[in-house]
Amino acid sequence: MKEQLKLHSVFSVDCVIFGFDGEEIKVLLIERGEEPYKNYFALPGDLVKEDEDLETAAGSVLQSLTGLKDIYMEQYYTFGKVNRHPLGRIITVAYYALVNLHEFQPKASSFAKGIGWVSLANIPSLGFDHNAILEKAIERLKWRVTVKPVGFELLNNKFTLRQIRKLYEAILEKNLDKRNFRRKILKMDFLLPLEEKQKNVAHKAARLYQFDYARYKELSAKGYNFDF
Amino acid sequence: MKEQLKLHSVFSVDCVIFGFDGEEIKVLLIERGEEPYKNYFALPGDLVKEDEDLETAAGSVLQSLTGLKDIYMEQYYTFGKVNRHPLGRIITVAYYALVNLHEFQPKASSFAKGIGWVSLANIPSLGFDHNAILEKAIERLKWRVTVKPVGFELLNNKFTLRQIRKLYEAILEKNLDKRNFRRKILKMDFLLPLEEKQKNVAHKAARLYQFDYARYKELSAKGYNFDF
DNA sequence: GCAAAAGTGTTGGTTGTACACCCATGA
DNA sequence: TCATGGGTGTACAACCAACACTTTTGC
Repeated sequence: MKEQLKLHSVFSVDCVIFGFDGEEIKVLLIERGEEPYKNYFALPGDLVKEDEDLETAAGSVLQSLTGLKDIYMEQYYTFGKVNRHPLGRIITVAYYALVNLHEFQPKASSFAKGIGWVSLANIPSLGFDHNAILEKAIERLKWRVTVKPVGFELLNNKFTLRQIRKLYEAILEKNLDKRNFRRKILKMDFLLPLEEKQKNVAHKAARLYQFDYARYKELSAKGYNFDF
Repeated sequence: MKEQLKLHSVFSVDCVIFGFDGEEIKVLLIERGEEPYKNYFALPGDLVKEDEDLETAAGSVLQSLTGLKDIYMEQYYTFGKVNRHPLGRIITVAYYALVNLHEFQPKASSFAKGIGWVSLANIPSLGFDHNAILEKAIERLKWRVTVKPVGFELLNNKFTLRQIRKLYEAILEKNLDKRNFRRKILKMDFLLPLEEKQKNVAHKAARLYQFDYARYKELSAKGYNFDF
């Protein structure tokens, strides 16, 4: 067994990376290849270097696993119980990120022997206090989508109204009325309707939309409400 | 001049302590007695000891200045820019607290040569990145009161409807219609009307109310909305 | 032709907002 | 008697929630 490494007063970042497969919200978990919590699933994370900002550290974790840059990320809480980490006093600053899971193939990095998407319904017992960290991320995401239309980060660039409704239903864990949802989200006026339609679907093809960032910026400058 | 002390990878807590004097929201600031930022105003804070939880550390800071225990506190963000602290890499976990400023006399502690309540309209340039830390606390408090009736922590045990309306007006920075406010907050059904009335006021004495914690707990178990 | 999802309006209830006057009290 | 805030109700507008049928497409 490896010699116990005793660390002092250091800090790490952990990342909850959310993706959406069209039906469910999933989280990117790694399977740990080393002690402590060897063979456990855990959230990806890393120690923060002396000369590295927290956001940068969180961004690197994300990039090493997904290859993605410039992703929506939000710091949401810091976990610092004295004994949360078996190797010493390590507080961890937690971020969550929203990514389009069809855009890349996750790659395990150094400390992980495996990596994969796990749906929120099937989260196992994770290493460290990561179950609590994940719980809080979910809670925060639920609130966030009612305040800011961040969900689009989880979808393709072009999407149907059904896809975004399914996404909101997955995040908020409740069903939303089709007609009311359409009316409401279109009234918000930041969806750009395209001429393009779905192809090769076994039903009437739905119109595609794009998120209009410029328009959104204008609108949100003077406040907005995104409840569903 | 004092020898520069170089610290490595440590963390601190900073506390934004809000009080309400009946008209304005105020913050408890200390005047620093030592370098760095000697003679600047700053938020009270302290390094976190190896064997101390973050909440405990924040609680001690609060207690050393106010003598109060069991106060409403909420962790809201962690600030970790590489160069935010001139003595080394110190990330700081920020908490805000809500206290009744008539309940105690603030006392300066070791690192402070002065202490006092400063209204939000008159915040000077603070040491470190404390202006940003304070800004974010205000933002968070504004949101918090629309989600949970925490404002009562800032008032006396018994209060009038006017007092609580003034408080909400101060936090949200907008005027609230007297009749609508009354109707709405009474409908929420967690205010206990007392027989007691104000005394020695040069106008019709207002009825006093108490916050009914037990009732609130019942109600919030099944969700609630506190917009104004 | 069938299964699957797209697209489309109306109604009733609830909630929000704006607004003005008389009352009690102490100075 | 005056100044200050306490206490009260209504009408209109906006928003929310519930609900069903026809259309298009691929198989």
